[in-house]
Amino acid sequence: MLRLYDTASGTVTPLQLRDPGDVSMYVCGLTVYDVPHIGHGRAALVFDVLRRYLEFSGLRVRHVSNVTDIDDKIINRAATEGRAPEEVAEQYEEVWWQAVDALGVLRPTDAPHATAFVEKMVALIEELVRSGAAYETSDGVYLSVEKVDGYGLLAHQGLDSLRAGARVEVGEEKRSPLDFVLWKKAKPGEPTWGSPWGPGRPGWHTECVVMSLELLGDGFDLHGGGIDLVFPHHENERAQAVVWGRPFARHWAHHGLVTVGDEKMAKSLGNYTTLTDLLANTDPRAYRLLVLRAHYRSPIEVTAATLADAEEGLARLDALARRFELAPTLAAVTAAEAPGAGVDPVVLAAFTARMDDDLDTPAAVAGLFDLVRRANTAADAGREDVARALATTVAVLAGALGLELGSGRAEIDEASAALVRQRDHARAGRDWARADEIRERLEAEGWTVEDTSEGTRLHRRGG
RNA sequence: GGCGGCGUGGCCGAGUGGUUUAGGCAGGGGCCUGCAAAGCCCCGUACGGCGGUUCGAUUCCGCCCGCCGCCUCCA
Repeated sequence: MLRLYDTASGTVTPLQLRDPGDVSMYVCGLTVYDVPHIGHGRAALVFDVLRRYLEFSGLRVRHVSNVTDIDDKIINRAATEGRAPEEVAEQYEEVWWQAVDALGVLRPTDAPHATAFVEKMVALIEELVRSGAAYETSDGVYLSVEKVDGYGLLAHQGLDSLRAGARVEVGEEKRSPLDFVLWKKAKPGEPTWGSPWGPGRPGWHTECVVMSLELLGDGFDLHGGGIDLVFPHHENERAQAVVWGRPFARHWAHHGLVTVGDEKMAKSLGNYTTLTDLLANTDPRAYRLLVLRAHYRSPIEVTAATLADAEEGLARLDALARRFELAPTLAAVTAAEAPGAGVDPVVLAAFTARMDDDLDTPAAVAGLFDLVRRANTAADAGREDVARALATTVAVLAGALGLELGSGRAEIDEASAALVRQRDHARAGRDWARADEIRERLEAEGWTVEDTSEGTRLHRRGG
Protein backbone atom coordinates (compact mmCIF):
# COMPACT_ATOMS: atom_id res chain seq x y z
CA MET A 1 0.00 0.00 0.00
CA LEU A 2 1.22 3.43 -0.91
CA ARG A 3 2.38 5.64 1.91
CA LEU A 4 2.50 9.34 1.12
CA TYR A 5 3.58 12.46 2.91
CA ASP A 6 0.47 14.28 4.05
CA THR A 7 0.86 18.03 4.38
CA ALA A 8 -1.89 18.26 6.99
CA SER A 9 -0.31 15.83 9.44
CA GLY A 10 3.27 16.45 8.36
CA THR A 11 3.94 12.73 8.26
CA VAL A 12 4.18 9.92 5.77
CA THR A 13 0.97 7.97 6.19
CA PRO A 14 -0.83 5.24 4.28
CA LEU A 15 -3.15 6.57 1.63
CA GLN A 16 -6.35 5.14 3.02
CA LEU A 17 -9.03 5.13 0.42
CA ARG A 18 -12.61 6.14 1.01
CA ASP A 19 -13.73 3.39 -1.35
CA PRO A 20 -11.25 0.53 -1.45
CA GLY A 21 -10.12 -0.05 -5.02
CA ASP A 22 -11.01 3.44 -6.20
CA VAL A 23 -8.90 6.54 -5.87
CA SER A 24 -10.41 10.00 -6.08
CA MET A 25 -7.82 12.69 -6.59
CA TYR A 26 -8.11 16.39 -7.24
CA VAL A 27 -5.10 18.25 -8.54
CA CYS A 28 -5.07 22.01 -8.84
CA GLY A 29 -4.63 22.89 -12.46
CA LEU A 30 -3.62 26.19 -13.84
CA THR A 31 -4.93 29.57 -14.71
CA VAL A 32 -4.87 29.82 -18.47
CA TYR A 33 -3.61 33.34 -19.02
CA ASP A 34 -0.19 32.62 -20.52
CA VAL A 35 2.01 29.84 -21.85
CA PRO A 36 3.00 27.21 -19.29
CA HIS A 37 6.59 26.97 -18.08
CA ILE A 38 8.57 23.89 -17.19
CA GLY A 39 7.49 24.11 -13.56
CA HIS A 40 3.93 23.47 -14.68
CA GLY A 41 5.34 20.59 -16.67
CA ARG A 42 6.87 19.10 -13.57
CA ALA A 43 3.57 19.43 -11.75
CA ALA A 44 1.82 17.51 -14.50
CA LEU A 45 4.54 14.86 -14.54
CA VAL A 46 4.55 14.36 -10.78
CA PHE A 47 0.83 13.67 -10.61
CA ASP A 48 0.97 11.63 -13.80
CA VAL A 49 3.53 9.37 -12.16
CA LEU A 50 1.39 9.12 -9.04
CA ARG A 51 -1.68 8.29 -11.09
CA ARG A 52 0.12 5.74 -13.25
CA TYR A 53 1.61 4.08 -10.22
CA LEU A 54 -1.79 3.86 -8.54
CA GLU A 55 -3.18 2.30 -11.71
CA PHE A 56 -0.19 -0.02 -11.91
CA SER A 57 -1.06 -1.03 -8.35
CA GLY A 58 -4.43 -2.17 -9.64
CA LEU A 59 -6.54 0.78 -8.51
CA ARG A 60 -9.10 2.68 -10.53
CA VAL A 61 -8.25 6.37 -10.51
CA ARG A 62 -10.54 9.29 -11.03
CA HIS A 63 -8.24 12.21 -11.59
CA VAL A 64 -9.87 15.62 -11.61
CA SER A 65 -7.85 18.67 -12.52
CA ASN A 66 -9.43 22.05 -13.00
CA VAL A 67 -8.91 24.79 -15.51
CA THR A 68 -9.22 28.28 -14.08
CA ASP A 69 -10.67 30.17 -16.99
CA ILE A 70 -11.79 33.30 -15.17
CA ASP A 71 -9.32 35.33 -13.17
CA ASP A 72 -7.86 38.81 -12.90
CA LYS A 73 -4.84 37.82 -14.94
CA ILE A 74 -6.98 36.62 -17.81
CA ILE A 75 -9.06 39.77 -17.65
CA ASN A 76 -5.97 41.96 -17.58
CA ARG A 77 -4.38 40.21 -20.51
CA ALA A 78 -7.59 40.38 -22.52
CA ALA A 79 -7.89 44.08 -21.78
CA THR A 80 -4.30 44.74 -22.79
CA GLU A 81 -4.69 42.84 -26.02
CA GLY A 82 -8.17 44.09 -26.76
CA ARG A 83 -9.63 40.61 -26.80
CA ALA A 84 -12.39 38.77 -25.04
CA PRO A 85 -11.29 36.99 -21.85
CA GLU A 86 -12.79 33.72 -23.11
CA GLU A 87 -10.61 33.94 -26.18
CA VAL A 88 -7.47 34.34 -24.09
CA ALA A 89 -8.46 31.43 -21.86
CA GLU A 90 -9.23 29.16 -24.78
CA GLN A 91 -5.97 29.93 -26.50
CA TYR A 92 -3.78 29.14 -23.52
CA GLU A 93 -5.79 26.15 -22.47
CA GLU A 94 -5.13 24.69 -25.92
CA VAL A 95 -1.39 25.34 -25.52
CA TRP A 96 -1.51 23.60 -22.18
CA TRP A 97 -3.16 20.43 -23.46
CA GLN A 98 -0.71 20.23 -26.32
CA ALA A 99 2.14 20.39 -23.86
CA VAL A 100 0.50 17.80 -21.62
CA ASP A 101 0.13 15.43 -24.56
CA ALA A 102 3.70 16.03 -25.69
CA LEU A 103 4.94 15.23 -22.20
CA GLY A 104 3.21 11.88 -22.34
CA VAL A 105 1.03 12.89 -19.42
CA LEU A 106 -2.37 11.23 -19.27
CA ARG A 107 -5.14 13.76 -19.46
CA PRO A 108 -7.21 13.99 -16.30
CA THR A 109 -10.40 12.00 -16.29
CA ASP A 110 -12.23 15.27 -15.63
CA ALA A 111 -11.04 18.79 -16.40
CA PRO A 112 -13.78 21.08 -15.09
CA HIS A 113 -13.80 24.76 -15.99
CA ALA A 114 -14.43 27.29 -13.27
CA THR A 115 -16.90 29.21 -15.42
CA ALA A 116 -19.14 26.17 -15.64
CA PHE A 117 -19.60 26.09 -11.87
CA VAL A 118 -20.33 29.70 -11.03
CA GLU A 119 -23.94 29.05 -10.05
CA LYS A 120 -22.88 26.38 -7.61
CA MET A 121 -20.23 28.68 -6.21
CA VAL A 122 -22.82 31.40 -5.69
CA ALA A 123 -25.01 28.90 -3.87
CA LEU A 124 -22.14 28.00 -1.58
CA ILE A 125 -21.28 31.63 -0.88
CA GLU A 126 -24.93 32.36 -0.07
CA GLU A 127 -24.90 29.54 2.40
CA LEU A 128 -21.71 30.81 4.00
CA VAL A 129 -23.21 34.29 4.32
CA ARG A 130 -26.40 32.85 5.79
CA SER A 131 -24.46 30.91 8.38
CA GLY A 132 -22.60 34.03 9.42
CA ALA A 133 -19.19 32.80 8.27
CA ALA A 134 -19.04 35.21 5.36
CA TYR A 135 -19.86 38.90 5.09
CA GLU A 136 -20.36 41.46 2.37
CA THR A 137 -18.30 44.61 1.87
CA SER A 138 -18.40 47.31 -0.75
CA ASP A 139 -16.19 45.33 -3.12
CA GLY A 140 -17.16 41.75 -2.45
CA VAL A 141 -17.95 38.92 -0.09
CA TYR A 142 -15.33 37.60 2.32
CA LEU A 143 -14.94 34.56 4.50
CA SER A 144 -14.21 35.27 8.14
CA VAL A 145 -11.36 32.96 9.09
CA GLU A 146 -12.26 33.41 12.76
CA LYS A 147 -15.26 31.19 12.07
CA VAL A 148 -13.15 28.33 10.78
CA ASP A 149 -12.23 25.51 13.12
CA GLY A 150 -8.55 24.77 12.84
CA TYR A 151 -7.68 27.50 10.38
CA GLY A 152 -3.95 27.14 9.77
CA LEU A 153 -3.98 23.35 9.72
CA LEU A 154 -2.06 23.16 6.46
CA ALA A 155 0.14 26.15 7.19
CA HIS A 156 0.96 24.56 10.55
CA GLN A 157 0.40 27.88 12.20
CA GLY A 158 -2.18 29.30 14.48
CA LEU A 159 -4.34 32.29 13.71
CA ASP A 160 -2.15 34.61 15.76
CA SER A 161 1.11 33.86 14.06
CA LEU A 162 -0.54 33.91 10.64
CA ARG A 163 -1.97 37.30 11.44
CA ALA A 164 1.44 38.53 12.54
CA GLY A 165 2.89 37.87 9.10
CA ALA A 166 -0.06 39.01 7.05
CA ARG A 167 0.14 42.10 4.92
CA VAL A 168 -2.55 44.62 5.28
CA GLU A 169 -3.74 46.65 2.33
CA VAL A 170 -4.74 50.21 2.87
CA GLY A 171 -8.44 50.87 2.84
CA GLU A 172 -9.48 47.28 3.25
CA GLU A 173 -12.82 46.59 4.79
CA LYS A 174 -11.90 43.09 5.85
CA ARG A 175 -12.49 42.19 9.46
CA SER A 176 -9.22 40.32 9.58
CA PRO A 177 -6.31 40.64 7.17
CA LEU A 178 -6.54 36.87 6.72
CA ASP A 179 -10.13 36.95 5.50
CA PHE A 180 -10.26 36.07 1.85
CA VAL A 181 -12.52 36.99 -1.01
CA LEU A 182 -15.28 34.63 -2.11
CA TRP A 183 -16.97 36.96 -4.55
CA LYS A 184 -15.57 39.96 -6.35
CA LYS A 185 -17.98 42.68 -7.37
CA ALA A 186 -17.42 43.69 -10.95
CA LYS A 187 -15.78 46.88 -12.08
CA PRO A 188 -16.94 48.37 -15.38
CA GLY A 189 -16.06 46.29 -18.40
CA GLU A 190 -15.36 43.09 -16.53
CA PRO A 191 -17.08 39.81 -17.32
CA THR A 192 -19.82 39.11 -14.82
CA TRP A 193 -22.19 36.55 -13.45
CA GLY A 194 -25.28 37.37 -11.46
CA SER A 195 -25.40 37.04 -7.71
CA PRO A 196 -27.34 38.31 -4.69
CA TRP A 197 -24.52 40.83 -4.24
CA GLY A 198 -24.77 42.13 -7.76
CA PRO A 199 -22.76 41.26 -10.86
CA GLY A 200 -19.31 39.90 -10.29
CA ARG A 201 -17.16 36.81 -10.33
CA PRO A 202 -16.01 34.19 -7.87
CA GLY A 203 -12.71 34.36 -6.00
CA TRP A 204 -10.11 31.80 -6.87
CA HIS A 205 -10.33 29.71 -3.71
CA THR A 206 -13.98 28.89 -4.17
CA GLU A 207 -13.88 27.03 -7.47
CA CYS A 208 -11.77 24.15 -6.22
CA VAL A 209 -13.93 23.42 -3.16
CA VAL A 210 -17.06 23.40 -5.24
CA MET A 211 -15.71 21.37 -8.14
CA SER A 212 -13.81 18.82 -6.07
CA LEU A 213 -16.79 18.08 -3.83
CA GLU A 214 -19.21 18.15 -6.73
CA LEU A 215 -17.23 15.70 -8.85
CA LEU A 216 -15.57 13.52 -6.24
CA GLY A 217 -17.96 13.78 -3.30
CA ASP A 218 -17.37 14.27 0.40
CA GLY A 219 -14.14 13.00 1.87
CA PHE A 220 -12.38 12.35 -1.41
CA ASP A 221 -8.99 10.74 -1.15
CA LEU A 222 -6.31 13.12 -2.27
CA HIS A 223 -5.89 16.79 -2.96
CA GLY A 224 -2.65 17.97 -4.50
CA GLY A 225 -0.71 20.73 -6.10
CA GLY A 226 2.53 22.66 -5.90
CA ILE A 227 3.97 23.37 -2.49
CA ASP A 228 3.35 27.05 -3.11
CA LEU A 229 -0.38 26.36 -3.07
CA VAL A 230 -0.42 25.10 0.51
CA PHE A 231 -1.07 28.54 1.85
CA PRO A 232 -3.26 30.34 1.27
CA HIS A 233 -5.00 28.50 -1.57
CA HIS A 234 -5.48 25.07 -0.08
CA GLU A 235 -5.88 26.41 3.42
CA ASN A 236 -8.72 28.57 2.16
CA GLU A 237 -10.35 25.77 0.22
CA ARG A 238 -10.34 23.70 3.34
CA ALA A 239 -11.67 26.63 5.37
CA GLN A 240 -14.74 26.86 3.12
CA ALA A 241 -15.36 23.13 3.31
CA VAL A 242 -15.15 23.26 7.09
CA VAL A 243 -17.68 26.05 7.44
CA TRP A 244 -19.83 24.39 4.81
CA GLY A 245 -19.81 21.26 6.93
CA ARG A 246 -18.46 18.99 4.19
CA PRO A 247 -15.69 16.48 4.87
CA PHE A 248 -12.86 17.48 2.59
CA ALA A 249 -9.66 15.85 1.30
CA ARG A 250 -8.42 12.92 3.35
CA HIS A 251 -4.86 13.45 2.25
CA TRP A 252 -2.84 16.41 0.97
CA ALA A 253 0.10 15.96 -1.39
CA HIS A 254 2.34 18.80 -2.51
CA HIS A 255 5.34 18.68 -4.77
CA GLY A 256 8.51 20.77 -4.83
CA LEU A 257 9.17 23.45 -7.38
CA VAL A 258 11.51 23.87 -10.28
CA THR A 259 14.29 26.23 -9.34
CA VAL A 260 16.71 28.30 -11.32
CA GLY A 261 19.95 29.06 -9.55
CA ASP A 262 18.29 27.88 -6.33
CA GLU A 263 15.44 30.29 -6.83
CA LYS A 264 11.88 29.30 -7.56
CA MET A 265 10.94 29.50 -11.21
CA ALA A 266 8.04 31.87 -11.51
CA LYS A 267 6.33 34.10 -13.96
CA SER A 268 6.67 36.99 -11.58
CA LEU A 269 10.44 36.53 -11.36
CA GLY A 270 10.82 36.26 -15.10
CA ASN A 271 13.25 33.37 -14.79
CA TYR A 272 11.21 30.80 -16.60
CA THR A 273 11.63 28.57 -19.62
CA THR A 274 8.44 27.79 -21.44
CA LEU A 275 7.38 24.22 -21.77
CA THR A 276 7.08 24.68 -25.50
CA ASP A 277 10.71 25.72 -25.76
CA LEU A 278 11.83 22.81 -23.64
CA LEU A 279 9.90 20.30 -25.70
CA ALA A 280 11.23 21.73 -28.93
CA ASN A 281 14.79 20.93 -27.86
CA THR A 282 14.49 17.93 -25.58
CA ASP A 283 13.03 14.46 -25.70
CA PRO A 284 10.04 14.75 -23.34
CA ARG A 285 11.10 11.45 -21.82
CA ALA A 286 14.39 13.02 -20.75
CA TYR A 287 12.47 15.65 -18.82
CA ARG A 288 10.35 12.94 -17.24
CA LEU A 289 13.49 11.07 -16.26
CA LEU A 290 14.96 14.24 -14.80
CA VAL A 291 11.81 14.73 -12.75
CA LEU A 292 11.82 11.09 -11.65
CA ARG A 293 15.42 11.26 -10.49
CA ALA A 294 14.55 13.78 -7.82
CA HIS A 295 12.08 13.11 -5.05
CA TYR A 296 8.78 14.81 -5.84
CA ARG A 297 8.95 17.00 -2.74
CA SER A 298 12.46 18.27 -3.47
CA PRO A 299 13.26 21.24 -5.62
CA ILE A 300 14.90 20.47 -8.95
CA GLU A 301 17.26 22.51 -11.00
CA VAL A 302 16.49 22.30 -14.67
CA THR A 303 19.53 23.47 -16.57
CA ALA A 304 21.25 22.54 -19.80
CA ALA A 305 23.58 20.38 -17.71
CA THR A 306 20.93 18.47 -15.77
CA LEU A 307 18.91 17.96 -18.93
CA ALA A 308 21.96 16.64 -20.78
CA ASP A 309 22.59 14.31 -17.87
CA ALA A 310 19.06 12.98 -18.12
CA GLU A 311 19.39 12.58 -21.88
CA GLU A 312 22.48 10.42 -21.41
CA GLY A 313 20.62 8.27 -18.93
CA LEU A 314 17.71 7.94 -21.30
CA ALA A 315 20.09 6.94 -24.08
CA ARG A 316 21.27 4.09 -21.90
CA LEU A 317 17.71 2.88 -21.43
CA ASP A 318 16.97 3.22 -25.12
CA ALA A 319 20.13 1.27 -25.94
CA LEU A 320 18.76 -1.58 -23.87
CA ALA A 321 15.47 -1.41 -25.73
CA ARG A 322 17.38 -1.58 -29.02
CA ARG A 323 19.51 -4.46 -27.93
CA PHE A 324 16.53 -6.55 -26.88
CA GLU A 325 14.11 -5.06 -29.38
CA LEU A 326 11.69 -4.44 -26.56
CA ALA A 327 8.13 -3.72 -27.52
CA PRO A 328 6.57 -0.57 -26.06
CA THR A 329 5.12 -1.51 -22.70
CA LEU A 330 3.64 1.75 -21.53
CA ALA A 331 1.08 0.86 -18.88
CA ALA A 332 0.72 -2.52 -20.52
CA VAL A 333 0.24 -4.48 -17.34
CA THR A 334 -0.51 -4.00 -13.65
CA ALA A 335 1.72 -5.17 -10.84
CA ALA A 336 -0.48 -8.23 -10.37
CA GLU A 337 -0.11 -9.20 -14.03
CA ALA A 338 3.56 -8.32 -14.29
CA PRO A 339 5.06 -11.67 -13.24
CA GLY A 340 2.99 -13.34 -15.94
CA ALA A 341 4.39 -10.86 -18.44
CA GLY A 342 7.93 -11.90 -17.67
CA VAL A 343 8.75 -9.46 -14.90
CA ASP A 344 11.14 -10.72 -12.24
CA PRO A 345 9.02 -10.94 -9.06
CA VAL A 346 11.90 -10.12 -6.72
CA VAL A 347 12.71 -6.98 -8.65
CA LEU A 348 9.05 -6.08 -8.81
CA ALA A 349 8.75 -6.35 -5.05
CA ALA A 350 11.76 -4.09 -4.55
CA PHE A 351 10.34 -1.60 -7.01
CA THR A 352 6.94 -1.42 -5.35
CA ALA A 353 8.52 -1.16 -1.91
CA ARG A 354 10.42 1.91 -3.05
CA MET A 355 7.46 3.47 -4.76
CA ASP A 356 5.18 2.74 -1.82
CA ASP A 357 7.62 4.64 0.36
CA ASP A 358 6.33 8.11 -0.47
CA LEU A 359 7.01 7.64 -4.19
CA ASP A 360 10.75 7.23 -3.91
CA THR A 361 11.27 7.48 -7.64
CA PRO A 362 15.01 8.23 -7.39
CA ALA A 363 15.53 4.89 -5.69
CA ALA A 364 13.16 3.16 -8.10
CA VAL A 365 15.03 4.59 -11.08
CA ALA A 366 18.36 3.60 -9.55
CA GLY A 367 16.97 0.09 -9.36
CA LEU A 368 16.12 0.20 -13.05
CA PHE A 369 19.65 1.18 -14.00
CA ASP A 370 20.97 -1.57 -11.85
CA LEU A 371 18.81 -3.97 -13.85
CA VAL A 372 20.07 -2.53 -17.10
CA ARG A 373 23.58 -3.50 -16.14
CA ARG A 374 22.50 -6.95 -15.02
CA ALA A 375 20.61 -7.52 -18.28
CA ASN A 376 23.58 -6.44 -20.38
CA THR A 377 25.96 -8.56 -18.35
CA ALA A 378 23.77 -11.60 -18.75
CA ALA A 379 23.45 -11.00 -22.46
CA ASP A 380 27.23 -10.55 -22.81
CA ALA A 381 27.61 -13.92 -21.08
CA GLY A 382 25.19 -15.52 -23.50
CA ARG A 383 22.49 -16.13 -20.91
CA GLU A 384 19.76 -14.96 -23.23
CA ASP A 385 16.71 -16.00 -21.22
CA VAL A 386 17.90 -14.36 -18.04
CA ALA A 387 18.90 -11.26 -19.94
CA ARG A 388 15.57 -11.01 -21.70
CA ALA A 389 13.62 -11.38 -18.47
CA LEU A 390 15.62 -8.58 -16.88
CA ALA A 391 15.28 -6.32 -19.89
CA THR A 392 11.54 -6.94 -20.02
CA THR A 393 11.36 -6.06 -16.36
CA VAL A 394 13.08 -2.76 -17.01
CA ALA A 395 10.65 -1.92 -19.78
CA VAL A 396 7.55 -2.78 -17.77
CA LEU A 397 8.65 -0.92 -14.67
CA ALA A 398 9.75 2.09 -16.68
CA GLY A 399 6.35 1.96 -18.32
CA ALA A 400 4.72 2.05 -14.89
CA LEU A 401 6.46 5.40 -14.44
CA GLY A 402 5.26 6.62 -17.80
CA LEU A 403 8.62 6.17 -19.46
CA GLU A 404 8.36 4.39 -22.77
CA LEU A 405 11.65 2.90 -23.85
CA GLY A 406 12.74 2.95 -27.44
CA SER A 407 9.88 5.17 -28.50
CA GLY A 408 12.38 7.76 -29.63
CA ARG A 409 13.24 5.37 -32.45
CA ALA A 410 13.36 7.17 -35.75
CA GLU A 411 12.09 5.98 -39.11
CA ILE A 412 14.96 5.14 -41.41
CA ASP A 413 14.60 6.76 -44.80
CA GLU A 414 15.25 4.79 -47.98
CA ALA A 415 18.50 6.60 -48.82
CA SER A 416 19.96 5.76 -45.42
CA ALA A 417 18.73 2.21 -45.66
CA ALA A 418 20.55 1.90 -48.96
CA LEU A 419 23.75 3.15 -47.36
CA VAL A 420 23.33 0.58 -44.62
CA ARG A 421 23.12 -2.20 -47.22
CA GLN A 422 26.20 -0.86 -49.01
CA ARG A 423 28.10 -0.68 -45.77
CA ASP A 424 27.20 -4.21 -44.78
CA HIS A 425 28.37 -5.34 -48.18
CA ALA A 426 31.65 -3.47 -47.81
CA ARG A 427 32.20 -4.90 -44.35
CA ALA A 428 31.49 -8.39 -45.57
CA GLY A 429 34.25 -7.81 -48.12
CA ARG A 430 36.50 -6.37 -45.41
CA ASP A 431 36.61 -3.07 -47.28
CA TRP A 432 37.11 -1.00 -44.14
CA ALA A 433 37.87 2.24 -45.89
CA ARG A 434 34.59 2.08 -47.76
CA ALA A 435 32.69 1.02 -44.63
CA ASP A 436 34.14 3.93 -42.65
CA GLU A 437 33.38 6.37 -45.41
CA ILE A 438 29.73 5.32 -45.42
CA ARG A 439 29.58 5.52 -41.65
CA GLU A 440 30.83 9.08 -41.78
CA ARG A 441 28.15 9.97 -44.28
CA LEU A 442 25.48 8.48 -42.04
CA GLU A 443 26.84 10.23 -38.99
CA ALA A 444 26.80 13.49 -40.88
CA GLU A 445 23.08 12.87 -41.34
CA GLY A 446 22.70 12.65 -37.59
CA TRP A 447 22.67 8.88 -37.22
CA THR A 448 24.59 6.94 -34.65
CA VAL A 449 25.94 3.82 -36.26
CA GLU A 450 26.26 0.54 -34.42
CA ASP A 451 27.61 -2.74 -35.73
CA THR A 452 25.77 -5.77 -34.44
CA SER A 453 25.73 -9.44 -35.28
CA GLU A 454 22.80 -8.64 -37.58
CA GLY A 455 24.74 -5.92 -39.34
CA THR A 456 24.72 -2.14 -39.27
CA ARG A 457 22.08 -0.57 -37.10
CA LEU A 458 21.10 3.09 -37.01
CA HIS A 459 19.54 5.17 -34.33
CA ARG A 460 19.21 8.75 -33.31
CA ARG A 461 19.90 10.24 -29.95
CA GLY A 462 18.02 12.98 -28.22
CA GLY A 463 14.78 14.55 -29.32
C1' G B 1 9.46 37.85 12.95
C1' G B 2 6.39 33.01 12.47
C1' C B 3 6.02 28.29 10.04
C1' G B 4 8.00 24.39 6.77
C1' G B 5 12.28 22.26 4.63
C1' C B 6 17.31 21.63 2.99
C1' G B 7 23.00 21.41 3.20
C1' U B 8 26.01 13.93 0.80
C1' G B 9 32.11 12.53 -3.39
C1' G B 10 33.48 16.96 -10.03
C1' C B 11 27.89 17.37 -11.00
C1' C B 12 22.79 15.27 -10.14
C1' G B 13 20.73 12.43 -6.28
C1' A B 14 18.89 8.16 -2.69
C1' G B 15 19.91 6.08 1.93
C1' U B 16 21.68 4.30 6.69
C1' G B 17 23.66 4.17 14.09
C1' G B 18 28.79 -0.01 12.88
C1' U B 19 30.20 -5.69 8.24
C1' U B 20 31.22 -4.36 0.92
C1' U B 21 29.06 3.45 2.66
C1' A B 22 22.54 3.21 -3.89
C1' G B 23 22.05 4.75 -8.91
C1' G B 24 23.03 8.16 -13.04
C1' C B 25 26.27 11.69 -15.57
C1' A B 26 31.19 13.34 -16.22
C1' G B 27 36.53 11.61 -15.70
C1' G B 28 40.80 7.82 -15.67
C1' G B 29 42.40 2.65 -16.81
C1' G B 30 41.18 -2.07 -19.11
C1' C B 31 38.22 -5.80 -22.07
C1' C B 32 35.36 -6.34 -26.52
C1' U B 33 35.53 -4.22 -31.83
C1' G B 34 38.97 -4.12 -38.38
C1' C B 35 38.23 0.96 -36.19
C1' A B 36 34.01 2.73 -33.81
C1' A B 37 29.23 2.58 -31.37
C1' A B 38 26.82 -0.19 -27.69
C1' G B 39 28.17 -3.19 -23.62
C1' C B 40 31.13 -5.18 -19.50
C1' C B 41 35.10 -4.80 -15.58
C1' C B 42 38.24 -1.74 -12.32
C1' C B 43 39.23 3.21 -10.03
C1' G B 44 36.97 8.17 -6.57
C1' U B 45 35.95 6.21 0.76
C1' A B 46 31.52 11.98 0.50
C1' C B 47 28.06 13.15 4.11
C1' G B 48 28.05 22.21 6.29
C1' G B 49 30.56 23.64 11.40
C1' C B 50 30.93 22.90 16.82
C1' G B 51 29.46 20.19 20.92
C1' G B 52 26.55 16.07 23.22
C1' U B 53 24.41 10.91 23.64
C1' U B 54 26.91 6.16 22.31
C1' C B 55 31.69 1.07 22.51
C1' G B 56 30.77 3.57 17.67
C1' A B 57 27.17 8.98 14.07
C1' U B 58 26.98 11.05 7.90
C1' U B 59 22.62 8.81 10.24
C1' C B 60 19.90 10.64 17.21
C1' C B 61 19.96 15.49 20.29
C1' G B 62 21.48 20.75 20.95
C1' C B 63 23.66 25.08 19.14
C1' C B 64 25.79 27.72 15.06
C1' C B 65 26.57 28.90 9.82
C1' G B 66 24.59 28.92 4.91
C1' C B 67 20.46 28.21 1.57
C1' C B 68 15.37 27.67 -0.11
C1' G B 69 9.90 27.86 0.24
C1' C B 70 5.29 29.96 2.39
C1' C B 71 3.19 34.09 5.23
C1' U B 72 0.76 38.55 -1.68
C1' C B 73 -0.81 36.07 -7.39
C1' C B 74 1.88 31.47 -8.21
C1' A B 75 2.62 24.31 -10.18
